Amino acid sequence: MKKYLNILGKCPLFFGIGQDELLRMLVCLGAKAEFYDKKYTVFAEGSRAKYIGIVLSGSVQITQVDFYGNRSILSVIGAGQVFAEAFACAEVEEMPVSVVANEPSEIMIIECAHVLHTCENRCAFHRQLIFNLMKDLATKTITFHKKIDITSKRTTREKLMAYLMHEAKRAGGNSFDIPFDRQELADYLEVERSGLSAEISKLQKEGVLESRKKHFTLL
Amino acid sequence: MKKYLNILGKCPLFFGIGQDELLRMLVCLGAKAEFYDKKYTVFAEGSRAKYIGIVLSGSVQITQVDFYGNRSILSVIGAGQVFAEAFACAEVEEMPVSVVANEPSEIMIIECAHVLHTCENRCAFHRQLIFNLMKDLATKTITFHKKIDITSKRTTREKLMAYLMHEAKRAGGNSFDIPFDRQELADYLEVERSGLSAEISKLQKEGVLESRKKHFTLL
DNA sequence: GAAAATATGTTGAATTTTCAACAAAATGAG
DNA sequence: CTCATTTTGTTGAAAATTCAACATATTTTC
Repeated sequence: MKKYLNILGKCPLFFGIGQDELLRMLVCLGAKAEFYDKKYTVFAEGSRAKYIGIVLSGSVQITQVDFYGNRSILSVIGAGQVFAEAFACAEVEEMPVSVVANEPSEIMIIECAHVLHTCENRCAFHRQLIFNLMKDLATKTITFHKKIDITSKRTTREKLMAYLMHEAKRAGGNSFDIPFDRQELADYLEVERSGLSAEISKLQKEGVLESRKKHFTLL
Repeated sequence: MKKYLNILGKCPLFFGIGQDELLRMLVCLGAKAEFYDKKYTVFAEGSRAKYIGIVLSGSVQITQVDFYGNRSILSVIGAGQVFAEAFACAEVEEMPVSVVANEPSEIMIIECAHVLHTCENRCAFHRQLIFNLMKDLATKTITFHKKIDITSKRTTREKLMAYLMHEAKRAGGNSFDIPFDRQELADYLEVERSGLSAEISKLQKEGVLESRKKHFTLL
């Protein structure tokens, strides 16, 4: 587990917990690390929601597929971030979403019950862990506010621009990479891929932005 | 505060806490109750996010208004439910949404810091309170999954039907009331009011549903 | 490096939504 | 009860999206 200490130190779940303490804690929590190739499913829709996931390297997508086969991407979780914690904490029976590796990724899996209920060894920092989990859950809610802010726009152009503004703000500049290819961006914005491509072309001709694959620059 | 004990007993935030203990706790938390008339603002977008709200009677809407004045309704919070907890727990500077009374409502307001940090009197059930708050936050995240599941549909008809299915499931039957008038339902589904009215008419003519104001029956 | 597979861009037709304007119905005030 | 206000339903035109089909890049595989 030692090789993961660096990335875990950046994980909001372990904020304020020292490396030595963290190592002991991981044992106590029964943490396991697993490797997933691109497009492999980490948690499947419908499976029991008992585990919290942490991305050690790479990234995963949280996706939903409706009755007609339309995919909707709810969010992308990058290295150091936590996923599936809401379902585990809310104690829902089945996962309402799937978690799929976005690229070759290492994933740490922890049984949620181990986090919520203090173990017999009474880890000193358990209280901190629970506090961190709470802040993480609150932050997740706000992530969804962002997505709703974007997808509540009525046109493809408005959705795209709202999304790019958010990304620019996050990147701290007008030039940045997005974690989506065109189809995925369409599935995140809840629009048609072809219409999205057309809109990107139009915005480039208008001189509003430049885009080459996953790299965008707002002008 | 005694008159609120009944409804507070149903609030997920106070699950597992007895009435006597709850009364003491409310003092300790500095809880205040306030009355709001319909359409009055409980928390305004842009204000400091320090407080957790609990609906004692009536209901409130969580709304967002974009640059062009389009309102989007994120959720409706009914009696016994908690709101604004995510922003307070995530320690965001400004509220990204407004909270508006949906009808004449009594609201309890608690400073979030009082919940997160154990008070000097060391309330015995503080641990339970924090645990409850965590589960509440997790449940909120899932509420947003539901909304995204609905609004990710591409047509007004599909959005409406997805919404009504959810409501029927919640009501445990095919006949139920919704907490929205037509304009509000449109703002929740992220569609045009006129288009929504037309779609409801069409579905009635097709014999798929019956609707009179806020009451719907799926056939 | 060539072939195959995947991703992206382009287009026109069909569908759907939005917008604006107005009619009808329901609600509220006095 | 009546008038004023608000809500809901209806409609047609304009705008936008979806869909399907194909052209063009780009990436992957052998």
